[in-house]
Amino acid sequence: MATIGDVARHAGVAASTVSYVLSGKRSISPETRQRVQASVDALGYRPNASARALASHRSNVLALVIPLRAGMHVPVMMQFATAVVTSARRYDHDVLLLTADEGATGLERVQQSALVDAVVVMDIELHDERVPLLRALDLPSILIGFPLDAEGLTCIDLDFVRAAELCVDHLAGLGHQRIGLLGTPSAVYERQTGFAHRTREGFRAAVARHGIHGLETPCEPAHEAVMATVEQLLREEPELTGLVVQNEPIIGPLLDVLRSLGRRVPEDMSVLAICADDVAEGQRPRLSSVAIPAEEIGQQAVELLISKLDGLAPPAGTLVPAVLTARASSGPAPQLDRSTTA
Amino acid sequence: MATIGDVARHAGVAASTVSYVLSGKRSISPETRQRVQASVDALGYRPNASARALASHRSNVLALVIPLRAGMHVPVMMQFATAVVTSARRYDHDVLLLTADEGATGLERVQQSALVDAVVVMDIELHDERVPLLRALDLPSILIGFPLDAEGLTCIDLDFVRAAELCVDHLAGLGHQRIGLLGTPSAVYERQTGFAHRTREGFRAAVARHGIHGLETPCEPAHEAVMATVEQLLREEPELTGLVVQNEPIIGPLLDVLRSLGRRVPEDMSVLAICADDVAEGQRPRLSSVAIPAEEIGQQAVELLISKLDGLAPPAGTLVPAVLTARASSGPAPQLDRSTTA
DNA sequence: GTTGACAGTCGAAGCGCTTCGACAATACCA
DNA sequence: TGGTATTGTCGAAGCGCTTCGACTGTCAAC
Repeated sequence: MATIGDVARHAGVAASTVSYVLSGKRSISPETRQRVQASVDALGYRPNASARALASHRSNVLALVIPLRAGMHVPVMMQFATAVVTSARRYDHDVLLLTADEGATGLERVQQSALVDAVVVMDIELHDERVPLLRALDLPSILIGFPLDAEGLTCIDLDFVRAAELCVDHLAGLGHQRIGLLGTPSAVYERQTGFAHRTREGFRAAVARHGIHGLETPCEPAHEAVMATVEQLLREEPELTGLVVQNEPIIGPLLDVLRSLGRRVPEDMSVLAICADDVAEGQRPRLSSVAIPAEEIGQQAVELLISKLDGLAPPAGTLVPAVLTARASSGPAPQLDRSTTA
Repeated sequence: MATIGDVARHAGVAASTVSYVLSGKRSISPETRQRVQASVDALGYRPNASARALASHRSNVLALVIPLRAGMHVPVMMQFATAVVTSARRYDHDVLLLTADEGATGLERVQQSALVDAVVVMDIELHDERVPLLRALDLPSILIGFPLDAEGLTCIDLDFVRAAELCVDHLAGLGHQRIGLLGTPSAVYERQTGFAHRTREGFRAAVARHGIHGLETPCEPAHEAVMATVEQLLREEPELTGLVVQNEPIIGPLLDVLRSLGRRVPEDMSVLAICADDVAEGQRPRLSSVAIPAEEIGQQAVELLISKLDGLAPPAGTLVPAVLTARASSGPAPQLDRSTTA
């Protein structure tokens, strides 16, 4: 493997000159630059990452902490992860994978051994144990998700409060009076995961504002659980005509269940999902939805982190605006028999 | 951040002695060892990863190439990835995430920059473009999956041929005469992904051996596609009584479709799945299945890799034995009306 | 009582890079 | 025309660690 010294010799310059050609940190004459570049190409030179990191105090590696916790929907996480890796590469960084079960320890470890320059943390809880550590740790970080107290931290996430509000507004606008929020598995609420809580908040606030009736329930990702939950919802509120779903894996089962209960979508029941666009598009009928722009969020997360590494002070909190796309699964509230005969 | 020099000074020894205490590569007197250890603890010393890597030519980082290709089932991949990360940590290694779309380039890059010591590659095709590179690249590697020509490479995977055979044997043993293989999305076959091909091979061989009738079809992961595919299968072979499924995301929809077609499982139709055990357990009825032991495979992959790094020559190919667990979804072949009235 | 062998420790070299200060050589201004 | 910037390059130091050879004692063996 060629070293910077080999390149220097080949080009007839000093090693430092090669370094400056590569980094662009000092001006180099065009002739020299070209000669060096030619030598780099000829020798297939690639700087040694460790040596570079040792000398420059920069490893050009980001850590990504991914959650492996009960109730989280894996494909969405992977979308985040992929976006992070892809974006990192654009800024010439690599990504080290940390599982959440190494927890706070893992963060300390990679920081103290200078393995990584910065860290992206996913799946933030309202009272996340990693938050105080992150504040203390002198390791640039970005959280995908907001803890309750985000003081001193940089966070980004979809505006889930607004997402829920948009759904409720949409349904209320269509005349629905009784709607339900079919949420994540209860484990996710119990952990006080930020996005689930905020969605619920937004739902409650919007329902109250519209003066309509809103039910909420968690839901486990199994066909039977969906059936049971929907039946329970309809028992509590037989005149339910709208459903907001924040739970990707149950979307398919939910539509089946409604079908088997003889409730047509959207004629008898409007369904709105908070999920990735392709998932919404893939259902029959195509679901009206608020998209979870995983790619955009992952990308922005990396950009924020890179700007931090460049010594800038990016905004502490970034809420990606929620956007509702009306498709085929939501329509005007049905005229209930009761209301016409009453 | 404390350096090895700080520790040495604190303990009153040479830096090299500290190094030897930490690595155990030379014998150290118990007193010295303890004194050094105490200093390490007192100062909270953690070796600098770059310096260590530079001096020792070992980064203690493995690369994991994960596929993000059409038709792959994400949760299973994540299980592999998690197992790899967790196992790697047990051997004091970290894991760098490479997306498959950086392809061969990415492998070359991390090797030439000495970022990683070895690499785990997932989602291997029969004629994988990375295989020749891997052979040439002087970078210890392990493939999860077998290319057609595995010469010179170390591979591990579930024995999918045997998995399919077990399924067919099981159904044939129950008297089924006409069975189908509901496979992965066609993109996976078109790429000639190893596991899908080998399952098909095993299915064909076993069906021939038993002298029974076997149909095969790919299937896309959408409710309608499942419906269409099953209908097509039943049109071609109305007396189909057994189904082998290798396609996790369609399992739920498949059971729905069979229900809606009035085919009871297992009375009218036996269903066998090749999928993770928890998925099989989570269905109603609980599915008879051949498990995909992602955790075990990921772990073994790391162990093989570590042994390679230790200069050993592990077996070139490891086939993890397939195990069939009979649950509630498979039963004796129904006596068809035709056969009783004929 | 000498000789080896071995355990335990040290110092120095070196891994491959970045970066700082120095130094020509050239350009620019009055 | 001299003095001051500016540009382009070099050499050396140093990042924090591992590892090699060398050195000093001890102890067993003869």
